[in-house]
Amino acid sequence: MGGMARSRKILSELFLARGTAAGQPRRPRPVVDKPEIQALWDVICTIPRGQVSTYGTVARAAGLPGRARLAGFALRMAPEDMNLPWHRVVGAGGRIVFPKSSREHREQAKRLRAEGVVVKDGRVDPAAMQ
DNA sequence: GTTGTGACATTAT
DNA sequence: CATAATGCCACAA
Repeated sequence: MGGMARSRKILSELFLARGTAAGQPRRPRPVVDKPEIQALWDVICTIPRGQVSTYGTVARAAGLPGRARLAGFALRMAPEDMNLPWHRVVGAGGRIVFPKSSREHREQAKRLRAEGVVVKDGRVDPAAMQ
């Protein structure tokens, strides 16, 4: 099973049961049902090991040009169990967006280095960014 | 309804 | 290099 199909399967297991039951009051649609979020997650799934992409690039690849913030939102909303390669998404110019001393920043740098990406001073080597 | 915030980007200064 | 202005828009309050 490919990454995309796997993510969809996991998502359906996690969220489909959460949908509005018949006769129940309307509630906001889970983000997983929103095609934009799905598209973003799918794109992120395809970023290969040892490579990074940016929020803006991910958004464009998902057919959502100019919506980098939504890529960040999609990552924030992604369930842990989905195991998205979140660390492969960085800000414009290869900058790790988390505050320098934050746990997330250290974790992202650690994960990237673990797959061979050079990270120096909160920036990934441009060579890793297509 | 409005406002503020945010895992952002781009362009201009 | 930095900072500001602008676009973007989902969400919470």
